[in-house]
Amino acid sequence: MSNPTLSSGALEAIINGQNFDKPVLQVISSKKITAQGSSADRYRLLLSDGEVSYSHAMLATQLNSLMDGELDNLAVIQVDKYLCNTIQGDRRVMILLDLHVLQRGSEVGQRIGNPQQYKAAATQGTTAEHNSAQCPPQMPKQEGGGQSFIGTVSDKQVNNNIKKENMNGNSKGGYSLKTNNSGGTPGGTSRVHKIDSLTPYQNRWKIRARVTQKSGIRTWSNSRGEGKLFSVTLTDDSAEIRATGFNDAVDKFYELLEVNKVYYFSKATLKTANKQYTTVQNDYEMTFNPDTIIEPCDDDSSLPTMNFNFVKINELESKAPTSLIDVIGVVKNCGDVTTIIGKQSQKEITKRDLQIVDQSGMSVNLTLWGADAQQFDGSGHPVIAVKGAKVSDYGGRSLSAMASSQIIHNPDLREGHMLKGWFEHDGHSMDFHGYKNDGMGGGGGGSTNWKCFAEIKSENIGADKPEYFTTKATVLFLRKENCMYQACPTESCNKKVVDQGNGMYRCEKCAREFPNYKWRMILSANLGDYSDNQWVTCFQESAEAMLGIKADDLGALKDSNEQAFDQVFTDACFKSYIFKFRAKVETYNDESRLKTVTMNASTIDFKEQSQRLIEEIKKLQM
DNA sequence: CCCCCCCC
Repeated sequence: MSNPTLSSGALEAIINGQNFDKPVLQVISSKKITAQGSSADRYRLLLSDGEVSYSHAMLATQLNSLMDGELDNLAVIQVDKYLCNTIQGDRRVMILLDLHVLQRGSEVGQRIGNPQQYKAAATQGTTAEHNSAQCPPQMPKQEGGGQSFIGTVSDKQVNNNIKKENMNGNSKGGYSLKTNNSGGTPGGTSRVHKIDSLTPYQNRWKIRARVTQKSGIRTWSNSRGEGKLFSVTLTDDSAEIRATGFNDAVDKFYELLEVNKVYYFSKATLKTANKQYTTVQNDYEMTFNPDTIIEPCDDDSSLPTMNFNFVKINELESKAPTSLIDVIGVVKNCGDVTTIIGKQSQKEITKRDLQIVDQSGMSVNLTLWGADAQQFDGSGHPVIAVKGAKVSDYGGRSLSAMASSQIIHNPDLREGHMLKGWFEHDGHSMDFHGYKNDGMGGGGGGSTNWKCFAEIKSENIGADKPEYFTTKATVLFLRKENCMYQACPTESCNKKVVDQGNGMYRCEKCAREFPNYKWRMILSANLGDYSDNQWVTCFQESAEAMLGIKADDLGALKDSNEQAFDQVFTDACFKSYIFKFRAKVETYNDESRLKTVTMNASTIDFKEQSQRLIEEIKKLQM
């Protein structure tokens, strides 16, 4: 009986990224790979097309049963579906997704032809280099700039790329690949949807997207359970979306998904995104579920890379504390790595403070933590871009890089090149205004948003985003009814407790009963400045400052000495403070009103205020 | 289903 004819030339074509429909190949040998931390075995095959042999071929796990006997050494197979994935920059791995055996090795009995080992050098100059970990991310092309700054992916990103081991023996986790379409083209030919078309109300879709951000694996444990998760940001030319994998999905997809690589995604769950936790611009986010299919795809350089929405340093004042933002700046000062002791954990924490500046003429402190702090190289005033930095009101405004933040050193972005050029020409010799007390000598103040009550009422302020403003105002009236409540004694929990009537107090949030509680305040106050009056809400710290008494002490008076309790409120009236407010239009039952919350009430430094007023008067004279 | 990044 004659042997089947092999598809000579097929392997070279496939390795070079070309499509070869249903190649007929011979399996010269196979090797079982010990998969650490993975339930599934993986098989690596030495394939031949009669001309060349190629050892970087893997059998998709769902075909493992073929190895029970049908797919023996020297078998001739027809590969009905495959794809070719690039690892380590230039190495191409062929993954056999679907195949059938044309003739068993025991019948073939010999090598067909005289295949020579495929020379890896022949892959140079192909599309393979798109995915190199050494390459900068494919940022939008620089326009018209003559200077060439090499963009460098942050260490975090590089680590994500090089975590993928080469395939010499113990590829961990492996690719979890499934076939879901009938096309013979790698990745399928069925219609690809755009990310901006995805909604939770749609069940059949498939996107092609670049992984532009990837978190580490994190574990959690709370009253609702425990587990592990990771998240990625997926980007195509229409939009970006965040996707999260929990527990099994971590095992299945974490290793597969590499930063800057392109994949097909389908059959994941879509839900409404909580924008509080991300700067990814999408109303929805994706959760990987047991049906989710992720297939590597040849890079498509038309897909954009990371999407930033940079906030200028002088605009940070308008951003709410704890919100996440994207920022880019020149590292003017790079602090040393220091350690502190965490309040809760009592563990040593590594940090590094950077002072970053931009063309706005302002500087802000940016704190890096842990490995980000240790690895950061601040020499030569690099540009740093951070996607998803947390805004803090410490020192006026400051920034903190989160574990989920993506930190990019000298990003190959237009904004980055412009900043670098600006700093070398002008910025290096400029004096920068810091947010107050930014601790790095940036100069003082100048960034306070002074506004009076009449202005915030008239200017349509807080309609779409909160307005932070400062005014000098006087306490006109305090509503003492229901101004305080019994709260959960847990340090980080301020939830109201329910008196069980037996000496115990139950916190629903913590799902626990406590023998004690702490007093928390929500004080409604009517304040007046020179222009108008305004009802505002004062929480714990500002209420304590205005009343001149700690909430727990006031709570004790409430139960023991009503007259003294009332006197606290009487005494607190007609005192003036410098108030910081957050004002936002909120709508209840079709009725909109400007909700104003006191962020801070501080005693007046009359010398400072007088100087400020003198400056204001001078401005009027000009 | 997470949503935590600490300190001054």
